[in-house]
Amino acid sequence: MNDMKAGPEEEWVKSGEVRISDLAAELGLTKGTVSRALNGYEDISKKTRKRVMEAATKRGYVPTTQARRLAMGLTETIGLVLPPMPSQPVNTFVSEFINSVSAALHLHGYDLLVHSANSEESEVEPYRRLVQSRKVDGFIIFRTNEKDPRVNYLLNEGFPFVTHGRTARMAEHDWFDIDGEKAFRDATSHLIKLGHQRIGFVGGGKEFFSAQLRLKGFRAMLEECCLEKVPSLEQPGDLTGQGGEIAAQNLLKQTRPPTAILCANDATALGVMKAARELGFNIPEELSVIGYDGIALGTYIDPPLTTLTFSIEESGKEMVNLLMRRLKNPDLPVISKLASAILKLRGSEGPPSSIQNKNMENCL
Amino acid sequence: MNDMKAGPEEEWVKSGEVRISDLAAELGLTKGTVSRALNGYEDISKKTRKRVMEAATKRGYVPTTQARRLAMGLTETIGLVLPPMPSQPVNTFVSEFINSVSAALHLHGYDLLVHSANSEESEVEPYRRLVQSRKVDGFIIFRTNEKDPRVNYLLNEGFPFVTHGRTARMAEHDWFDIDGEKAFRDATSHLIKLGHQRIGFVGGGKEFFSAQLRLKGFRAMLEECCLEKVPSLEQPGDLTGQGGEIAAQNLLKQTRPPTAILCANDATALGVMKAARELGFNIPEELSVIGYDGIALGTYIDPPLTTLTFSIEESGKEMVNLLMRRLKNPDLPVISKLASAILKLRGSEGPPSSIQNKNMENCL
DNA sequence: AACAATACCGAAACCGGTTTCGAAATGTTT
DNA sequence: AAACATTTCGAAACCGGTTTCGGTATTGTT
Repeated sequence: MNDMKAGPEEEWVKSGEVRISDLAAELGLTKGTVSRALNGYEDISKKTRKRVMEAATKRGYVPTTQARRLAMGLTETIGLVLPPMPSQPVNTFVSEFINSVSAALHLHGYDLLVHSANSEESEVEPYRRLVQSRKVDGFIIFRTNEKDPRVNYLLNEGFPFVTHGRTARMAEHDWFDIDGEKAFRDATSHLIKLGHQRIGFVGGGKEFFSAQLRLKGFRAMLEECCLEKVPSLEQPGDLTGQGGEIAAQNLLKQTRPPTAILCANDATALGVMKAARELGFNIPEELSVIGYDGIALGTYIDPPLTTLTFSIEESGKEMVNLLMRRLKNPDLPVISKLASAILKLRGSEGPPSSIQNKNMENCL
Repeated sequence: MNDMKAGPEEEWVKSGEVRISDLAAELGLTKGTVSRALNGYEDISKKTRKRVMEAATKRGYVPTTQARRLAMGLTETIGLVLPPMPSQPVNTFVSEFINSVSAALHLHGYDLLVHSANSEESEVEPYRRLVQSRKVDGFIIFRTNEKDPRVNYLLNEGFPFVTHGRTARMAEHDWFDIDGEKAFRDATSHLIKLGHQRIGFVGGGKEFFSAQLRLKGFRAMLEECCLEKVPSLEQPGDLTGQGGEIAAQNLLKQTRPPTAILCANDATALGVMKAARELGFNIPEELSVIGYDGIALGTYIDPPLTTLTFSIEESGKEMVNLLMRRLKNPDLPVISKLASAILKLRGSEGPPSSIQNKNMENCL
């Protein structure tokens, strides 16, 4: 029945029943002394310390977290508020991110409190509640907007946080981000080298700063390669599959459709591919598609989706590092970390069917 | 700069700075009285209660959660331990599930503590830590195994929890589950009605109870329709895309390959579809594929994946209800809730190319 | 007007720890 | 051996709330 490994010398005791006062009484000490002995204070003799620690492990004493945290005036908890789930959550980013953040926090003795955002109330409301009730010491924020009310609120409040993604006020807070500009320069360059000259772009909403940066990288590389910027080839999107479908229709129904489409994320790319199929475009022969995110799912579609990918685990770890630094010393100057994405070729891109590189020579 | 909506009559005060003792002093009361006034005790006059509540809102008093919880002897927190992430997380279930659980818990004033499992240590270790340090009042467990060490530990400990999925000891604990058996009976029936007679099945590991139940439903419907059970058409899997690929190869390279394959989940189905494409099988003309999970991604592949789907939001809500009931009264008899999945036809299944229903008439 | 009953609030213990301060015990120096 | 240092621990305050208990002040009854 009891398949627990109980200690060899002791009968099984239900855990969590022994308090520090019990230990103290048993040892003939005060709880203050026991506490200091367990926490490595220097004013405890080696003999008593040993006695205390042995008794603690023998009795299976584990301090009650709530009490310790109240006494120490900190929560050792970090908050993460899930943005309202889009109706089509195609992305596994969230769960992987939570996983990595949680693991990294654990190394520092911190817990992760995950809160869901009620779409009916203001975006900052959950943050306000968590701050006011003092449930967390800091926040991990992701999917930032350029003008981000959450960032505004927390900055105003002087409350510690780190963002995944830059904001308009990035000079005032710690952040971690992927260099999406460089990533899209790389991807664009890759397509151009394959011979593409009419390259479409499906972005995210204007509010998503990171999506804007990806567009910037796309434009920069076009210019660098002397390709003209065609406004109609830049379509807005919303980072969802549906948005990708609509944008792709707008692109592919043009008289001179692009031979390649760069997408602000993989969900968008999947929508683009779907619309392309329905319009009779073969991928990659007649249309190259590249996404961004590196979702594992891209491997299982036909053709597998070429994408820009980065390590979510590293993201989580770095963000936690930034946040821990901030908590230890709130007055340190803000710092940031930029990681790079890599282009993962999987098959949804290739040379255009009819290579017309008349313009190429003009430039070099 | 300050774009917060401050109260109309008061200047902005940094939140979380006023304690109950401050309020008490300001009102000329003791903190005990203030506490009782705010918590609706009957032995407080309407006048003072009103006075207290007005002062509280005016000063923006919010009780410090840690202190309240310590005094009341509960954590108002539920733990959710993420199983070690498979290398290919194709599923958005986790993030949606976390979202719905968190939202449901919030309605009861509970928080969600998400912990990640370190794959190097025992599966129960995170649970043990959370129990011993008294960080949570109960657990939400998902992806159960038939013999589940987490369940064994918590049952032995007498610690409250609810599982998503049944276990060998399901009579001893509250659980919520999807009726996978019925779901797969439905799906199998659907395929048979379309004319399929050789139907393959790719399962999950033997340790996943739910996957076993799906197999059971598949077999039951075969028998009900007088179709012979062909052992070679039942392939083991591991609920990943890769497992699906391997299983599909085993199925499709047989001399008489199945005309339809039922998969224990969508990830598996994606792997099956990939392998089928590579082996030259057209879907759905030459091979029907049905998955289970209803991931949004299934919409964006070609053809869209027919799947069995259920409401993750409802799952989370129901599980939280079960858990709250248990916390309020630990001695209540165990209860369970079985929800049903529905077959979502999207296009990856159809009648077999060569219908040979000679056996059908024998049975009816 | 005297008494009992009730309404209302203060005092204090408590939750389970941490941390400061000072005193006792021990050790060292002259 | 006296004076001074140092080691080691107890006592008590504290973190910020909740809850029990008992004592006035007030009201209701005769």
